Amino acid sequence: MAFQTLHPNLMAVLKDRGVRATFPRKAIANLLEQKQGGFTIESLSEELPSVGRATIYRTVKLLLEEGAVCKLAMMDGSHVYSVSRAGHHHHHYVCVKCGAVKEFRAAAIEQLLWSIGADVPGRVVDHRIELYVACDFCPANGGKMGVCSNRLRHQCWGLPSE
Amino acid sequence: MAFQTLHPNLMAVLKDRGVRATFPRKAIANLLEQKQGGFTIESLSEELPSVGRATIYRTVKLLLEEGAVCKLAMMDGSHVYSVSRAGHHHHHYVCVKCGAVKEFRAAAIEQLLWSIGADVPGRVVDHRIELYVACDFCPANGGKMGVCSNRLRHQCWGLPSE
DNA sequence: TCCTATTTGATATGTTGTCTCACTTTCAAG
DNA sequence: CTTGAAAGTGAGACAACATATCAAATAGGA
Repeated sequence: MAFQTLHPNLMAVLKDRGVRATFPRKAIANLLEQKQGGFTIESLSEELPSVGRATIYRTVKLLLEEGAVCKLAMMDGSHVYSVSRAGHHHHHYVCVKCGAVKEFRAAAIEQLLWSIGADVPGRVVDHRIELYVACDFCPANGGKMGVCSNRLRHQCWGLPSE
Repeated sequence: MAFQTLHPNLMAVLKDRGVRATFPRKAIANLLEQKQGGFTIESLSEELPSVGRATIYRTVKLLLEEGAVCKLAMMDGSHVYSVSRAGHHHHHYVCVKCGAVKEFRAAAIEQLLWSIGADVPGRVVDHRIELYVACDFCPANGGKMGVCSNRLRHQCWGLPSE
């Protein structure tokens, strides 16, 4: 159900959009292509100190608009980004401890949402599904979900009231 | 599938939590009990100019912690709140034009998420599902989805790329 | 190489939410 | 009803995150 295969060429995505291949953009694209888990603007900025924050925001926004990266809302309202490795519609599960992100797809969910949408008084324009997980060994051993970067915001929640 | 029945007594919720029944809290609780759609901190602040912003944030946070209100992430990253009228687990659909919110529940979705969670390398601690809708007549006539308050952030998105 | 539109980074500004703290209010003991 | 300690409030400082501005630097075609 989960997949993490396709290795995108992010600079190509940017070029296709018609923007110039500048050094900062190449650096960001290269770095993101290596990333296995999620990342934040902050983590990018620390890994690329020579690139200005504004440029990082701008470039990530471009990639977001092109669908090459995804922006996830964490439970505390902060955001984690992830390079989109699936070419098609998908959702994410994200570790609330380390921010590691993986994609999943479940056609059954889409169908269900579609049928729910039919009952809604209006037109469904989008939806969001996120699973928040705690990969138990994450802080101790670097995580079971791919790269568990300590640069990502570390924050643990209590168990759900459910 | 959608429901909007139960009228909560928010002041009782706060009292049960052991906090004092102050004037600002009563004002906020009363106002929220009338609300049919969603609301923002900003809209509350405009409707209760005599109550300080900090108090509004604090009180909404209390109600959030008690599960009496829900906090939804909009597509642009802003937040809309809604009084929880269902006593049990539910999700929301929210109008991206006017911020009106309604609750829905679909046991089938929960079951699906549960089975997906079994495949996830870690423990699922929470999930989020949101449907973004555009109630077509919303800006023109006050909405089909309950109260369409102009005080709420007005922002329209293009159609999804999908 | 040269020229110009694009891009950049520093910084100002905006947005959203929390923190601080002197003052006010609640509420229960007396 | 008074009174006093604890809880709560509001103004504004502060913090985190994100965008806007603009002079200087760069890309890339002529």
